[in-house]
Amino acid sequence: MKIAESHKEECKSCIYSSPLFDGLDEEELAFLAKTSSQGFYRKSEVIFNENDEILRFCFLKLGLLKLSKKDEEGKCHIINIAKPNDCIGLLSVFSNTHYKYSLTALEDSIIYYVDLAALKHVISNNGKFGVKMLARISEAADKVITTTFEINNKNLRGRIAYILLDFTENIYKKNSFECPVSRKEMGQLIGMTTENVIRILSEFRKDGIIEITGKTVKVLKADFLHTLQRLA
Amino acid sequence: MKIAESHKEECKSCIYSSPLFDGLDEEELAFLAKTSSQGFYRKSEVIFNENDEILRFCFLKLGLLKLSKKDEEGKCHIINIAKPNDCIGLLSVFSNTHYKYSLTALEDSIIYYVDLAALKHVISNNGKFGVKMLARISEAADKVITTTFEINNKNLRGRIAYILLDFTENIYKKNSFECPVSRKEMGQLIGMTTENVIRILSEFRKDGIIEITGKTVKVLKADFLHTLQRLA
DNA sequence: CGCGGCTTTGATGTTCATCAAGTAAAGTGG
DNA sequence: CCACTTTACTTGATGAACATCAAAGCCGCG
Repeated sequence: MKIAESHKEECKSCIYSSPLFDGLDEEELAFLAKTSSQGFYRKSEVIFNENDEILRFCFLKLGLLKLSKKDEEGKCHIINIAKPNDCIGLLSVFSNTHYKYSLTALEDSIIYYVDLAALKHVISNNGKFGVKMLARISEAADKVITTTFEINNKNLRGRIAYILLDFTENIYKKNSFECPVSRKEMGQLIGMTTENVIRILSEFRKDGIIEITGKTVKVLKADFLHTLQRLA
Repeated sequence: MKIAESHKEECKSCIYSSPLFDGLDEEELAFLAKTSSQGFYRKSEVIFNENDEILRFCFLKLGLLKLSKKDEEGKCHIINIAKPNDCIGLLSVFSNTHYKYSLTALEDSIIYYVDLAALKHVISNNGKFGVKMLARISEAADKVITTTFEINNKNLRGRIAYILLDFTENIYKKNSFECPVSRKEMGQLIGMTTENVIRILSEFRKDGIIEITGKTVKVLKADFLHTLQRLA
């Protein structure tokens, strides 16, 4: 795992350098660092499962994650995708003893763990930092609520357009990317069947809107996707 | 407005008595009380609108509210219903300068306002209180995410069953209640057309599962609704 | 080499939105 | 207070969008 190895040395100082911990003094950082650790996960490895006990607060340094949840019938739904510095790991951390969601790596990823009790202790003694955390958690929640809302109001073509644009514009910031999710996962993410994901991707390919080569997806007509997304 | 009048005198002390402000000392409470105010809203009055500037933090003392949002086509969707002590007003308050949702009274309601800057100031100086606020916001966000998730995974009959059970079991805690939402609003809340809300309510009525008399809804066979809700 | 999961395409069926049309209720202005 | 207008409610008929089912090729993995 190349990525992980190359980061191993600098990792001791990661807590010190992360923007998440801006505003903490030396002593506070050292206190958190004492209880912190890191994990390296390969694509498709599970970081935590729904109903696991919450002992640590985790955040993503490098990679890509999916936050998912099973419905009553056991069918999996992807709630959101998290990229580095998204504070998706914050959801339900402060209000529950057990996770309500599962977290899985979509790409090789590096996760930082901080003991939750230690974090709470630091916040207790540093209210300004608490206000920042409030902003972070608020942002993470808004992101989940907003994307769910937007996806729900679109038809199938609009949903595929939305997710393709999300990958090119927000996640990878280039019009060609290695698709981190299978067709099945894409369906779980935007609430449609695998079959229809495939059908519509093929349609887009035939219409020259995208190009697919193995796992690589290239968006040729972003404007078109924007239009589709809007009126769907 | 009877309810409001009867509460007017005791309201000065409301900040002191609300569980939301547990753990604050006299001085802090007095500081917040200085910038706080209250509002009385009749059914269907707007508390704030999407895109309004966020200047105050608000919470519901008495009544019932709906949190809603317009989609690209201007169609309204209800994100959640808030009852007293739900901290729905917390969403996006700490991460945005403008509201992402609208808040409207479903019943005559009493709202407390606290100046947001003052609240942040108190949190800055009292981290323990900050941790409590983190729990509250986390809970509010989880509630929205969870209910949206659950509603999305049901068919129309299951959705109606879900919302009827939510009213009887969580909101009013009795099997007969004055329905606070119109058929149209019910549709906006659970993502279906007004026509289908009516059709399925009629069906439930004909099947003897519920009884409808004007605005009053009475659940006769809760077990049946539970079953419907599950396998839908 | 063979098994299971992922992918693809086509045919079929169901669920639900839309359209239409009419009644009841509630708010508005003279 | 009554005519008028608008908004809410209700039922039925139609069609479109989407899920489900089926079947076959593909790829990676033990």
